[in-house]
Amino acid sequence: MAVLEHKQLWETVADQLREEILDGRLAAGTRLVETELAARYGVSRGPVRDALSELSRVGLTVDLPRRGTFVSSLTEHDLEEVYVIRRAIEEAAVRLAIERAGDDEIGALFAALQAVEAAYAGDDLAVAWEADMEFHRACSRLSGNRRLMELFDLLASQTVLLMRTSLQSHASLAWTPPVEVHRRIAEAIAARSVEGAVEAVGAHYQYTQDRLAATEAAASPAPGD
Amino acid sequence: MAVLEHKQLWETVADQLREEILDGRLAAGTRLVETELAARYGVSRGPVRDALSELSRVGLTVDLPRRGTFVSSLTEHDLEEVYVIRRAIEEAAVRLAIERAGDDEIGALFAALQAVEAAYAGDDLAVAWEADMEFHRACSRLSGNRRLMELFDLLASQTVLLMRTSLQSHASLAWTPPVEVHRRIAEAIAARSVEGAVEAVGAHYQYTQDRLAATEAAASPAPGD
DNA sequence: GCGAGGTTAACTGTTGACAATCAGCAGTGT
DNA sequence: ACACTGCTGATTGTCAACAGTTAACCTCGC
Repeated sequence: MAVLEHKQLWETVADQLREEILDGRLAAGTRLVETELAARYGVSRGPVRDALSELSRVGLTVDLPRRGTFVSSLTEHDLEEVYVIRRAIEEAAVRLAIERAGDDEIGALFAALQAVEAAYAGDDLAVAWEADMEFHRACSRLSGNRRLMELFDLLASQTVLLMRTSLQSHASLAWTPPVEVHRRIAEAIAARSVEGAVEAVGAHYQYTQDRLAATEAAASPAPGD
Repeated sequence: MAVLEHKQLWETVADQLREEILDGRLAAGTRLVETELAARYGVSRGPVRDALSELSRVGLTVDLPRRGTFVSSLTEHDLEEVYVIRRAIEEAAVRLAIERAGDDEIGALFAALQAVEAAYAGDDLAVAWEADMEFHRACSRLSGNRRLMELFDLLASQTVLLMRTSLQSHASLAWTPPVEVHRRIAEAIAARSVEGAVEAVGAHYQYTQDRLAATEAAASPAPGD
């Protein structure tokens, strides 16, 4: 059982803020004033500063020295940057997974896969994306590389932020749920096929990127409303 | 011309500490006490905490909550983790470089390459590694992906730390300077050969990893002195 | 002599106050 | 009317002090 460890104040504050940002309650571009937050959460400015620093580290906020910190407003260009890196490290992750993960660990991956398929069958996109992320997180976990996992989490949080905001701006993106691409990844890993797995990851990102580019393109010529 | 911007105190402190850590003046495992550092640098504990937080972010120190922060003592296993990620993102970097970098930018890469070759011809390994890093930094810069560059810098600092400490423990690693592997990378990019460049990067990391594994193996059976 | 429990010193987490800086606005001159 | 200068309120960067926790030491009982 996990040793109960005192959460530091800034962690609680960071958790709260992260949730509000990803929920969309704190819109992109919103200025986060330290004294306000301190008052709201009933702590002093110190822990708030630490929390904001953490959020900036993972890319959910940006910190302009002596001017304040603001909720990140990520663009299509940012998404492109994130996806290039995610693809690179996830290909590396599946390579490692195949050579070192046990069958039991791979079983966990399939559990995550089923959750994804179930979630996309439902109608709550936010939930589906959460499951989607969890699948990829499981992939990176199979690598056994802690730095890789932490890096993926960092990039994942930015991805989620961008998804949520794009969900808000143009409410429905017409698409076929990306379940097939995920299944291909899991099965290639289970089959211990390095080539197949790397290609499957590539296909996944190609698919996702194309899809997002299409929705962006469909939305951006008509930015009104 | 660059707008002159006030460096914050914690940046100065972080710079100083980073230098001392990489110089080896602060050995791995050393405890960094906030009050001591505050007194030494003539600032309060606030900026010192921020500086330590930054160093932990890039992996030069580790932060144990309520116990203090210590200079990282990186192991062979850490190196393995770092190199897996570096290889993955550097392969992605050269792919991007080939498709978007102009000939002038690639010229800068060759300038860095010449610096590497000159440095390895000299006898100061620390200087040579610095040039080596700068070459890879130039590579990542060619990608035009800011996140990728920052990520590389983060991993680079850990690499340098490990190199320096390994230099201290077993003073000389017998090797042939890795100039050829770097040249292959630069030339493949200049020739706009994606396949060649990716393979060259792979060869570089294979070479470096083998070399380090060999020196570690040679040192670890006889850990005394 | 050796281990368990209590005690103390040192250090980190947190707080509230002070000083420096920035963005916006009014006022002035052209 | 417009641009520029000097204020003003708000906000961040920094500081010094308090409180809680950790780790080491020291004593006591076996």
